Amino acid sequence: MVSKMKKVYTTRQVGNFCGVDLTTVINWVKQGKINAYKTAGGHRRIPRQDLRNFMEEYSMPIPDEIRETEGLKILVVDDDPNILTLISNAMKRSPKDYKLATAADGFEAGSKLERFKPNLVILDIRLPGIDGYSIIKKIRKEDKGKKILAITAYGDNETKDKILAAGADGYLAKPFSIDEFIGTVLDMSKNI
Amino acid sequence: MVSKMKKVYTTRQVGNFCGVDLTTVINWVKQGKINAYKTAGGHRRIPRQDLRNFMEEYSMPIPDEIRETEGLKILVVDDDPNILTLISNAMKRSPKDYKLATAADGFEAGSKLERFKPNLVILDIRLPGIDGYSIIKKIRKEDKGKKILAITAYGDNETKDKILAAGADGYLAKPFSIDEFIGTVLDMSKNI
DNA sequence: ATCGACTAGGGTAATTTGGGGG
DNA sequence: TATGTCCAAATTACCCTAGTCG
Repeated sequence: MVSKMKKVYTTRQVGNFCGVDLTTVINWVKQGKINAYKTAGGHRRIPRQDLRNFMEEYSMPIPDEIRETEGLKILVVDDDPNILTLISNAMKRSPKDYKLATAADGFEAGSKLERFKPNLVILDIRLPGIDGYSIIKKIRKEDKGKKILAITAYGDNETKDKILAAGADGYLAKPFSIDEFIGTVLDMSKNI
Repeated sequence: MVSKMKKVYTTRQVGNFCGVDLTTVINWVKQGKINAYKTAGGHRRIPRQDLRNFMEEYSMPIPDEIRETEGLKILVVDDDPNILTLISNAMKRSPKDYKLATAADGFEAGSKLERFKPNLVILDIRLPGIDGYSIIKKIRKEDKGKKILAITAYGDNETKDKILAAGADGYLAKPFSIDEFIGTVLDMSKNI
């Protein structure tokens, strides 16, 4: 079933969402703060994803209409089958409806990120042959709305700082309990 | 072969792509801003290439569906900048029209494979942290139409066999000449 | 019979510019 | 003062509707 939801918005609609006048939205566009394109007649159009990125960046409350309402979609990037089963078992106990996909290496991670379009990415920061930090940065650069939860075997402060600096929304240090995990996931996905 | 047919769009479809009403699209056509032809019954049809030109001219975001070209699209997966420049220089001497994208690690490879949708993938079989054979297998499993050219530093028979067994359409052992490279690429892309 | 593109027109809304108040 | 935002006015791009036709 194809959603009939509107994909692009006019300046006035964006103004209403943000609580400002439409001319102010035009200024934001001119200053490059929010991405937009123009119709052949010169009217501005703001794609929903760009609006979302903008509102996310400026910490505005995001109305349901703007948010993709396809529900929680989790992509787990890890090559440890124990972690994968642990997570899928844990999520069965979660009260939220969700969809789950997994990726065992960098190639799959990049591929499924595009195909599955998750809104929560859980990734092991130290996968063999993968630079987890750079993946976080790349995801964050593309999409400010995606939540990123990093899993690390090392709970030291330096690692934590690097994770957050790269753009992750949170982290879990191994080993962690199922309750901890569910709590963190629910917390991160509460706006999804 | 799953090659896409040349496609044309109706005014409503173009309107959806551009975020405007179909009557506005009709106005654009009347003003000559976008090229279209009419059916015998007077209905407007906009060929994909014309739509593309129009959207490019007005800096509109172009959806994948319209961006897809029928020409040669090459994705080079390698982290060695020398190889990358060598390949892009070599392709400049190629008689064929083509588009080129590069990926330096597994994550980018997976991501660009989905976004760029190449019909020829050239990949270094021994990238650090990447199992080239498994990538070949995954590409082949998803899409039997894509051509895969493996590049290897080891020209021994065992390596060659493994490459072909994984599903690649050919290989080149380093070092290779530009002429060799062009010849191989042209041979592989002759049906594209 | 249904679906979708067409025309024509009046109504709505986005544009630019300039100016005022916080 | 400098800045970001709002407001007003004129212009025009765009939307919507009804009825026709493919």
